[in-house]
Amino acid sequence: MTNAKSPSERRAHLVRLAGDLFAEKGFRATTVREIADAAGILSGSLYHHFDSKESIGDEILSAFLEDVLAGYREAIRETADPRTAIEQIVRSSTATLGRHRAALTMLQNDWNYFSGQPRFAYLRTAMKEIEQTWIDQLERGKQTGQFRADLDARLTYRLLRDILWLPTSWRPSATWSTEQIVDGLLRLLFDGITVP
Amino acid sequence: MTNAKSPSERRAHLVRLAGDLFAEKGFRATTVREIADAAGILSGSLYHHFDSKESIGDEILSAFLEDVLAGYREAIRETADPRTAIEQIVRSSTATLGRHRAALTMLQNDWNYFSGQPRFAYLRTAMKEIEQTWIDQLERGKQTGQFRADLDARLTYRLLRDILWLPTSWRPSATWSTEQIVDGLLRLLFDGITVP
Amino acid sequence: MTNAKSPSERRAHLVRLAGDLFAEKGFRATTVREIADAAGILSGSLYHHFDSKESIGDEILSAFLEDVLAGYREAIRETADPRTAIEQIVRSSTATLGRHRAALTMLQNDWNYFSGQPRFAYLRTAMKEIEQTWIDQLERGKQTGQFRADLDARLTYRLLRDILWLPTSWRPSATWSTEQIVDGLLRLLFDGITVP
Amino acid sequence: MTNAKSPSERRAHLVRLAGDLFAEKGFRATTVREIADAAGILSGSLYHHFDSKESIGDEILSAFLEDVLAGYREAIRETADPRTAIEQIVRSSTATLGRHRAALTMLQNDWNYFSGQPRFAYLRTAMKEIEQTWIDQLERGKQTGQFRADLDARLTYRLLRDILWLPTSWRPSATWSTEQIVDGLLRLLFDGITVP
DNA sequence: AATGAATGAGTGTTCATTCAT
DNA sequence: AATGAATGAACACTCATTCAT
Repeated sequence: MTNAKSPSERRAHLVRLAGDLFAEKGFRATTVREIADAAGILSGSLYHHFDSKESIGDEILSAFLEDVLAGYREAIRETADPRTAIEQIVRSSTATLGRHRAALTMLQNDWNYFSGQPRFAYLRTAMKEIEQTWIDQLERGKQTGQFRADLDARLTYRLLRDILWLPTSWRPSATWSTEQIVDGLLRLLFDGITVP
Repeated sequence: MTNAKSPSERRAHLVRLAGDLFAEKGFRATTVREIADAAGILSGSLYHHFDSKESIGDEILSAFLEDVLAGYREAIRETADPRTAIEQIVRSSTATLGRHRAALTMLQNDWNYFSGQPRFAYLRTAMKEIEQTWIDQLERGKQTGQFRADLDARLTYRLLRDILWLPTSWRPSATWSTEQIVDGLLRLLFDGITVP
Repeated sequence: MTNAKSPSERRAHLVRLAGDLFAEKGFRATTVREIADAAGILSGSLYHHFDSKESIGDEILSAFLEDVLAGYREAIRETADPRTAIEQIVRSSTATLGRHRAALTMLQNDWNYFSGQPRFAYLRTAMKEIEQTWIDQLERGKQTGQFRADLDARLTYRLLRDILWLPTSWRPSATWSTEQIVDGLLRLLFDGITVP
Repeated sequence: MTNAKSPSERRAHLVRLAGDLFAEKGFRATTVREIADAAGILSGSLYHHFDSKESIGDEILSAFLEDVLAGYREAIRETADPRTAIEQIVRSSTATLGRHRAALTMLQNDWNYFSGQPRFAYLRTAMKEIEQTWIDQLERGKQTGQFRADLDARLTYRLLRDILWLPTSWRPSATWSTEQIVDGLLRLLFDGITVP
């Protein structure tokens, strides 16, 4: 009668519903009642599947960061050329971010909230690895003579990172395809806007 | 011991205190009790000076945007050269953003919240003017041959804007002076990271 | 010990409790905490059943007016004789008002508050229908020669209406039965106090 | 420079302003801030003239009841004829009520609030005297054969009293003059609406 | 006679969470 | 797996009142 799904499928479905709402209005601004409404159940019933709202957030966020880091690690493992590595990082980020739109907006809207809690300590850890990867590649590029010698790697990273995390940018639209966005970004990053 | 201040000074002081808290933890995440605590008064007493929490936010946000727009308008009024105009915009933004750190984090954390309310309609208006200014200058630069002809002005703006609005970047630190940050950014913007 | 009731019974019970308090001290003067106390729960728990204090008032008031208007409509549908119609209106009002004591005091104490809100616009609408019904019957009685020709229908209605809405009068007491009250009122209305 | 008024004039002016607001929105629903605003001063400054909001209400209410009772006493002192006495009571009430519109609405909206407080005990006392006066005259009229013998004096009073206290009725309008209202009421009271 | 700042108790409301059924 | 009812702490806000200046 009811199309019986496996328990974990039901659970995954709820996480996805919650993620959509988190993406739309932020983690804190989304109430468990809204999540439950979207699922067609009562708010209390959610606690049969999760022991807290934060545990839903945890699930979304940790899956996202594992995915991101996997992309970064693969990018630097596959190639010795820093320019190619950075290009690969950017391209892998595009794909990853497209898959985890909810996680991204959650981090942007409520970074302070999450990063302050012990439970989400892995957020800071992951961000450090991401930063270090960028700095490493930028420094190596300076040594190979591919990147400008006067580049401050850390400063450049800070200036660049957020461009990568703009959720709107990463949603292919009627105006720009994903490819166009990535190419535009890489062109900007490597060559700037000035005619040489 | 009580240093008598002018009537409006007290009010301005409270706005500053509130702004610091908003910057630190977001507008919504900051309670009026926390603001009152910071001022050493009771929460209800705040309403002697403001008629709502939102009106404090309004004061901070509108002051910020007026300041930003003034900088943009002056930048394009003073010069006909698009490259110089953009450089001027970036430099004025640096100064403005340094003066309005609270407003910036408020917008980043709670953009959805504010932009959805009629009271804050001016936020969207201002953002449109900012976007248009960037696109205008980028297009003009393409026509003068200063910028690459294949530049998608709108896409480039979207990619660039947020780099300008990173509050962390704009706080001069022990590591980087404001000058260094601006120069690094302009270098990146105009020339990219690659050795020509 | 807990007598299991149907879901909506609980809700109806709360409405009744709230109505008693509203009748006793007025709608505005009654706090949601008092209602909750009367129900033996916490104030916040009321919001599981209602989405606002006003929605409780709405429920009470609209039920009352529907009942009143039903009585009026039936009275004028059943009879063509204006004197009988008015007598029927008075008798039906007696019954209705006895069933809705809370609504009546709410309207008397907080008419200004309610009638000013769009949500309660139906209050004014209903009052207009009530007034029109009275005026119609009084005018018809003048034409049939049953009522004095010099009667100002509108003025008479205004003078009469509130006599019908006195909650104290409509509570049968040790002193007077409901029948006595209605008869007294009708006698007064039709014949005055003077010996003919 | 400033047109200096006597202290008591200023005070009386404030009482009048407050009374207007009380009449418009009820005693409890009117805030001291609103009174102060109407007077062009700050709310705290009112406490230079009155020691509480209730003391303003007290002033208005006690003046009203003294006036009402004076009218009643004079009416029964001047004449031995109960019908004339009642007519005189009604006529004097009209005048009095016109002069104390604020007091009347205050009593109607917030009777429960006032009558429950020891400070306003005189309200109940005065109402008792009013009731007794009506009953006395009605009984005497029955004995003289002027009023119907089957009249329940107490019930009739209850049914009549509120008709006298309708503030809207007592404000002469474009539609009805004060005279018309009084005459209409007396006609209704003595003769009813039926053609003899 | 008035200001400007503050108090403190209270208001309606929200929301993550719990739990017996 | 879900319901329906409730909790309890917090929230933004109100308002009569006080008081030093």
